[in-house]
Amino acid sequence: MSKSHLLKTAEIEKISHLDYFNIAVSVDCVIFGYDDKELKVLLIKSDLEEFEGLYSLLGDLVRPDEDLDSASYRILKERTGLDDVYLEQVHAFGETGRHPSGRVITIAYYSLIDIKNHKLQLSHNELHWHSLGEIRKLAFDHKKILDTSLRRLQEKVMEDPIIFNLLPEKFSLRELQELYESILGVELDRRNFRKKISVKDWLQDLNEMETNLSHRPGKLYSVKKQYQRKIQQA
Amino acid sequence: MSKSHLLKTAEIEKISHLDYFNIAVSVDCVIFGYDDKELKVLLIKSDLEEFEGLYSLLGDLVRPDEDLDSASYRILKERTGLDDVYLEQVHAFGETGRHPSGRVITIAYYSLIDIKNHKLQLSHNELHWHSLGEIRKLAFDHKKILDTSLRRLQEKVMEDPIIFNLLPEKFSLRELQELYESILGVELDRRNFRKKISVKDWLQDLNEMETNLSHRPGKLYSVKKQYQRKIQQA
DNA sequence: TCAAAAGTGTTGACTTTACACCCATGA
DNA sequence: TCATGGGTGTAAAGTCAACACTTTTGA
Repeated sequence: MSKSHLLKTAEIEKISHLDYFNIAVSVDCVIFGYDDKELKVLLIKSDLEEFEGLYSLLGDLVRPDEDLDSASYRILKERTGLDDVYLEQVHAFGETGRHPSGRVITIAYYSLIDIKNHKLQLSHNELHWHSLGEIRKLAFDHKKILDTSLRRLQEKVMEDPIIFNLLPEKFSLRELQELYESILGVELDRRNFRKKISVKDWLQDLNEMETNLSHRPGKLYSVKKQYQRKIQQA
Repeated sequence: MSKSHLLKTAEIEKISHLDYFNIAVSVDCVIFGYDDKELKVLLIKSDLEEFEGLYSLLGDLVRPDEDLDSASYRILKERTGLDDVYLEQVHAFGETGRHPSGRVITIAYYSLIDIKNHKLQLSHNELHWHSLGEIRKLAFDHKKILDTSLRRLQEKVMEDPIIFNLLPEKFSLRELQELYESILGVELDRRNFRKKISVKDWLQDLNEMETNLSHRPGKLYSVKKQYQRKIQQA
């Protein structure tokens, strides 16, 4: 292969079990959730000794007969039981040294799910929600993957109505604003925020109010039907 | 693997020559150039019979011991002789059916090069510059890759000083504006364009003028030194 | 009646757009 | 002197940021 060329049928057959296939492909999911006024990410304890005590993202090898997108859906389904989730590809991470056991290229996805309304089976396997602010170090290059994914989420969140995947069906403007603040890491002015959101016309006024509060209740909204589809194509 | 888990050393060994490595990884480069007031892309005639007569992007399999970024540099170097180029990863394309000969996941990069000032060795291998407007169909899913890459370039080009990689060292504001127009596919107002560019403070006034024109010559500029680094990290 | 958060408009600063005339050059 | 594009400013519209008071509720 000193003179490179495109992959041809004949070549595929020649090299089928040679070096070029000694690269494994995995998918890693940055699963974001929002609870207790904090943005969280779902992590599992790493089972590699090299990363003893560290957490890692949820990932798995891609099967030879499944699309990348399908692989990320499968991981989400297996890990959280959820199959109606927002998922978006972020980046491919493929440095030679990134996996201690061999050459593994990973395609990172991020996902947005509503922690509260879907009761996850997190008990078995050491799967837990971690506040973003508290994460210092992760196994593999997963901290870098997490940082890249968060940046992508920040870029996207004012453009497209994807944030609602992190909230229950009904929410108040205050809850929505607090969520934006957690994601963007800034404080927003209430009046300006409401104006900005109202211009986007994403929200359906439910004519309902919050209940069980020790102060004046706010109106409840949901995202309009046409923006509810969670599954989006790459 | 009915219950998924992370890759462990033991597992890597177990499955080493099994199905999980029957996925090949390639890199495809969308090499943009600018000439004759048109945005172009470097394509090669596909050598697969399935794609008889179609062109495809430049790509190659990733070697087990090279980073993804290095693979894309290698392809560019081998194909164009250039080793000081701007390259950015765009997206991973991995649908099961995308390659007729087997499972190949590809990581797409786009690259910006100055057609005029680097004389490429394009004679051998059927490598040619194609105007973007004229490309209807490409081999594999390369049309989709091209479209995605162009969209990314469009998003990036007003934010960061990367456009200068497409121009010779010295250029006039008119040339720069025409290039922006080709990339964005819109017409720009001359006065407003100049204001916008001047605010960004990317340009060095060379105190030189265009020559050999049949009309009033414009001033020549170059990009400021601090924005000249072409190689950027992911 | 108090505490807590809901709800709501205006002003000034800044940014963006639209638009037209004179100038320098070579043919 | 003509054709071609170079170079420049202003006004109006729109967007963004800062900011304070009244209302509703439960305790």
